[in-house]
Amino acid sequence: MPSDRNIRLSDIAAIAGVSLSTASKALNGGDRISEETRARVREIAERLDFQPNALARSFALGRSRTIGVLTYRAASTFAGPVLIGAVLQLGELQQASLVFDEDLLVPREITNSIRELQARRIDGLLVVGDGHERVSPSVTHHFSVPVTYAFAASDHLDDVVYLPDNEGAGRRATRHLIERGRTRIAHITGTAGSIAVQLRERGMRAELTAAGLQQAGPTRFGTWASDSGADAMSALLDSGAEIDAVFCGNDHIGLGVLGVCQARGLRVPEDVAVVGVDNWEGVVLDQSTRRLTTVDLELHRLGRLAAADVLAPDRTPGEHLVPPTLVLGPSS
Amino acid sequence: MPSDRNIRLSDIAAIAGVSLSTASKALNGGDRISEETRARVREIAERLDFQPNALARSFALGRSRTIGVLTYRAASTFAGPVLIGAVLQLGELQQASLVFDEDLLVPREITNSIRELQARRIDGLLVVGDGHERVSPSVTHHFSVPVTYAFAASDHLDDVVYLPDNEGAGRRATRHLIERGRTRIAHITGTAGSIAVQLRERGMRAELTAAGLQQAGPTRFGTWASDSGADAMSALLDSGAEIDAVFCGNDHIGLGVLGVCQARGLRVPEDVAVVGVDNWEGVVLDQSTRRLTTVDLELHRLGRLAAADVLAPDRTPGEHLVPPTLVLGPSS
DNA sequence: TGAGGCTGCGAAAGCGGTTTCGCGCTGGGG
DNA sequence: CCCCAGCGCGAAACCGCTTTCGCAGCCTCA
Repeated sequence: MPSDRNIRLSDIAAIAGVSLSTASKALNGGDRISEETRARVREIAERLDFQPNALARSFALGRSRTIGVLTYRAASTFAGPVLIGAVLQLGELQQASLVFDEDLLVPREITNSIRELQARRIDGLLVVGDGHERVSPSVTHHFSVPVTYAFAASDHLDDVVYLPDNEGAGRRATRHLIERGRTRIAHITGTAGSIAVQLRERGMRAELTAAGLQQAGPTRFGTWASDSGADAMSALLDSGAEIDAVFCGNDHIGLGVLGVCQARGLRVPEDVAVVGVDNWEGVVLDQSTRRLTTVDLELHRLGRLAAADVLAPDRTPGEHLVPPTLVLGPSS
Repeated sequence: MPSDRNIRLSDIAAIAGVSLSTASKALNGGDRISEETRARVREIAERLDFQPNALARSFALGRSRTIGVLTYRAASTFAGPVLIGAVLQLGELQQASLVFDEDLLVPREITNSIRELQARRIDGLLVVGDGHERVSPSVTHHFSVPVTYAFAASDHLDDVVYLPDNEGAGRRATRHLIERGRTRIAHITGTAGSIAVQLRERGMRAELTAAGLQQAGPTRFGTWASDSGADAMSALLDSGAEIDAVFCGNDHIGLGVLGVCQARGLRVPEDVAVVGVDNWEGVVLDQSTRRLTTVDLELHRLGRLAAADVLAPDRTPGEHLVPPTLVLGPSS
């Protein structure tokens, strides 16, 4: 049962025998008030479980304690975790989220969503992309509040952007394999056009070069499915390439590669070590059944960081890369 | 660039040469106003792109246009989609979401989250569970606004609850196999204690009974991982059971079963048809690489329905089961 | 012709806080 | 002893919209 009627600040003031303004200052830590009075008011507020009406407060202060969230295909596999991380972080910061899912890639006028966000006097805006396409045109200039982009760059260089560190993922995986003593590392990945693929490849090459190694055979592109990974692995082995490790574009490919190894009697990780990307097993399985070492892009964390950034006092323009983490499994 | 200063209703009123109250009535469709005046005011508001200050409006009306969302492990695999569906639906209904992730399973006092939700004068509350545990104790009585439970029952029978129809999922899968002419259908699933498992099993049995069939062999329990499914399938075949179809507790198990079929030279779906649950491939893959027929529990939709329910004028207490959908794949 | 009802509009009181600013009181220094 | 600075407090304005209710004017009908 919620309390009969909500307690107002005026009730507290009356009981404490002070004015409204004094009571307000007492609770909000204003100056020009004695410690005794402050303590007395606070004690009474505490005792009555006083909760100031957030609506009145927002109205008076002109701050809504609401962050607008503009998403693009938020229900998709990768954008989903970013959005979840964001709304959870916003909740922890006592901010409501006003989420609108839109097509962020078309040139647009001021949409109804943007108008609604403005009318609601949001305190900041978080734009969550789909991880692939650049948000264009940037929506920043429609707002006078901080705007942060998560999981997608915008077409405006001064925007604050949070992205997974795909190059770092390539480096991390490769470094791990090198540390495990591997010297003939192959690369099987997804669609060649993907920017993520290109960045991971660059990271892999950088790390190989730093170690004075050559990639084992050319990078094999395909789809992101395990069948594609299996096919590529079979072709790779059939070509007679000598390999002792494979860096895979994602975990599905990795599992496909694992299947081929098993079928051909190659021991994992003794003969061939395998590393994937996405930590897909971590999402769905308990750790005891993990089969793959993988690089986790930390999408939840990405969402949280970007959300916190919107409210941060010191924001720095440009791209912020979220470091991936290596998740060890039995495949390396 | 956001407009210099926001237009107020008083500006509109001044330009239209009417009072504030008249302008308000004109825009909000109040009665006691002539059509000419209404049209004139509206025309001016339109022309100036007037957006009433939502903060002031909320304050005056005492409605926040914010729905509280209490989640439990929102970042988990299954609760995530429910939460995403919910916040997207709320956005479409122009409602902000105030999300707090908490442990909903412990007996609790009024937590800070609940206090904050009350202070914010939320218009309704959505409780998102983890799909397994019953929310206990029910939080309904802490609020004077509508409370809806999604993806978890509460311990209070009058609460409004939205759940996936696990029994329906078992029935749907089984009916599909029967329609495909299968008569010796086995069941391989996850942990025996799970309520979802029990319900799906019940659905399967109901459909078998209705068709005058017997289940092929006893239900085999295990974990939710593909290895477990593969082991169970091997054991099943080794036991000499004659089967022409398998209903699998989830898609991982299904994929494990598929692997065994392939290894043993069983043709799918000619010799053995396989159906899973969760539509895991749909989440992560494009349809061209789908391998499994599956039953989708429609968790996004569950979240959307529950969210819409919070704001619905006519709410009916009790459990609402969200019908699953069959997603056809090459395995049946 | 006068009473009464109906229509269209506006003045004003709210919603519940925050914040400015003025005033009385006290104490210390000249 | 008087003056003034500074401290503590409260009156009142303000945030922008909604809603009640009274009033003026007009129409209708007896």
